[in-house]
Amino acid sequence: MKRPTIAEIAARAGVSTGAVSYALNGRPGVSAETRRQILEIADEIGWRPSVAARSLSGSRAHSVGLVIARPADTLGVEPFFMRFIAGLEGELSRQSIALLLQVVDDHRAAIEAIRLCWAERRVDGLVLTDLYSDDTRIPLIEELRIPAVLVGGPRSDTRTPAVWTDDRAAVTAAVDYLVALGHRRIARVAGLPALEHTQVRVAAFRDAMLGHGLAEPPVVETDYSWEEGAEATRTLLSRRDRPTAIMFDNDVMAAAALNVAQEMGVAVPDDLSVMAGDDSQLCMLVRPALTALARDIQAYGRHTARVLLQAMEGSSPGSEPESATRLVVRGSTAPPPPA
Amino acid sequence: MKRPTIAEIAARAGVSTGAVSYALNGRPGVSAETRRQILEIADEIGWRPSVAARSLSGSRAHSVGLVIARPADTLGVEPFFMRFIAGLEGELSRQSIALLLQVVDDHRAAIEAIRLCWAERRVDGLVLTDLYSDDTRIPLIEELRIPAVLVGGPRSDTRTPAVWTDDRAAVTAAVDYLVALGHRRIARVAGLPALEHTQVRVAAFRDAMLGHGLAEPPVVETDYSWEEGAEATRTLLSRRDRPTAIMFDNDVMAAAALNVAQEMGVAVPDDLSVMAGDDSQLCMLVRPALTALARDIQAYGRHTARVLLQAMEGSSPGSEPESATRLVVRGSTAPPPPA
DNA sequence: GAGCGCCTGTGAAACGATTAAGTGCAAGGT
DNA sequence: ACCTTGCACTTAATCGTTTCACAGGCGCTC
Repeated sequence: MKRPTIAEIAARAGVSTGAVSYALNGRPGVSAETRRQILEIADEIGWRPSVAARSLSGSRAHSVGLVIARPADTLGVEPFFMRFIAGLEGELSRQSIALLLQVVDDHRAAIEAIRLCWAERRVDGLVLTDLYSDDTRIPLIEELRIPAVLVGGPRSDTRTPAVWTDDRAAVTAAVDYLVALGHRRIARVAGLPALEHTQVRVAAFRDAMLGHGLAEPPVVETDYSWEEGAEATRTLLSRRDRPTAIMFDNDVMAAAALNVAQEMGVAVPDDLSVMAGDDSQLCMLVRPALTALARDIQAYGRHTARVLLQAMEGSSPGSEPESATRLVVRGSTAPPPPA
Repeated sequence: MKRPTIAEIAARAGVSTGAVSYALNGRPGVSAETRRQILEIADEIGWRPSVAARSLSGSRAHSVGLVIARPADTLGVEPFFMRFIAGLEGELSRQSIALLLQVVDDHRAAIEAIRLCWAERRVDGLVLTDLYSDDTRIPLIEELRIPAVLVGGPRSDTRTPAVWTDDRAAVTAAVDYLVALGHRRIARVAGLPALEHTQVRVAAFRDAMLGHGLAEPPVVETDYSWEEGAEATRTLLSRRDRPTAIMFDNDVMAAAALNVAQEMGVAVPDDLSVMAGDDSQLCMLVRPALTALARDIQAYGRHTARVLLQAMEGSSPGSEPESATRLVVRGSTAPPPPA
């Protein structure tokens, strides 16, 4: 019942533990015949290296950390994380690297969690998500020289590698589509203004609108919640120059908007087009089904893992954007009503 | 820039590493004055124990594993896991225990993942979810003597501790409510039949219906997906003795049912009452909002962590149910139409 | 056949913490 | 004066693996 060690293999094979180590790690220093025999014994007694011993010796923890800083009740809503984690983990497990997950309440706790798991040498690298425009985690990981990947970059203020989706292109394409349908008054309900990607998207939205020769469009900032999404929609639909289309920064707020429109007697999509900034089953379950910006989140996670692994090996991988976001058109968008 | 070790503390304090270890772990063997000084130095240079060294010496990994076996695309849908994990992790981190997350495709891969992370001594215990009625993971963890907690138990076939919500009571209460409203023909759209809790809920449903002197009710089994939920609803609404109420095993299928009802010209809640088996924001975002069985999933996760920690300490904690599920009544349920 | 290099393998020191066993010293009892 | 007891610490083994330095032995060359 006791765990087998290389010492046991060595004893059985009649060689030293050093030889066993070389054989098991595929390094030179043992003959083919001895190697074969050692591998056979290892397999027979079901030997697996102890990560603890290996970490201690090789000073690598064989795991990476993901610290999620969000109030727990908003976490369940986001289909993003579970899919992202699935992709991440799938890629990591092929290298026998474990994923250490931490869920904390706020930014300060996240900083603490990073400090701690690094000091304890629990992780070899970190995945950083939900980047703020002036994010104190970045100087921290640079100071401690923690290999990391920024999800949502790229940023000019660091050499840490990043992965990101091309939000600018996605938002621009979405605006182009709505304008092509005939919309002229388009509003945006954005997410947390402190997040880097919110700013990118808002800027892209403004630029696209102005690029079409349209006026400075209304933008409302929210915390991504259902409640604030509904509130923002009410505000926008109460304006004298009521928009004929609204783009939301996620799917939950877009779904909330459908209810507000109904409550205010605004028909979707006849009087108002609604576009969701994330795609999930929710978009298909509400009526009308929501037109949305969809991306392959699992692939995004896999890509993130690959970049992090490279960073951990010391190379500084180039930061390239993930494959483009697609516009999935469903029932919530249509040409605007005739003026 | 190098990581501080107890040897460094020992050198600075002018004592041996053994003394430092005693001082830092609050054990007797050092004077109050020396202890104070050692703690001060440790704090000053930012010392943290290396988990690797500690694990190797103490033969404890200081982390627990959660292996989720689900096709990745269905994962994002479930708000359950992220909330559960948030609760779990919150409780574990208080004891400086990390959560190792693994996402695999199927049961076989889960077995492999468990074997591996245990053989590598990566974890001290495991959380097992999505229990099947004849689950091969249970004999496995018993054979390997892995401390574990079963989420969804209790079971007669093992002494492994379990946490669970009282599904029987919840389903019974829900049926009682619908019957009190006047419903006589109630159907159930269940989840994966192989899962233990599906069977418990279906049995409770049958018993409750028969207990009210009603006929054997229709039950349709599904895979929890939106598509199969819609399909099941279509089948049920096409029966000659069309039910006046349907209980779904999750929220996604209930939401899908709203669309099917609309498509078939069945009014909710006037002609049909719909009840969701899980509560999430989805229930509030669809129209009519869904009446649902709600539970505090984060608390469930916290409780799970506490039971697992006890099991890891060698005590065999009693298996008690989590606090009761609440029936949250919204707009999708009403008295049945007059016969 | 001496010297050289290569191949296969050994021995032992690391890695950083925990911990059982041992040591020295002072106080206290007889 | 001698023994006991307890405290405050040290010493060294231990956990399992990696890896460096080194040792034989063998074949090859000059």
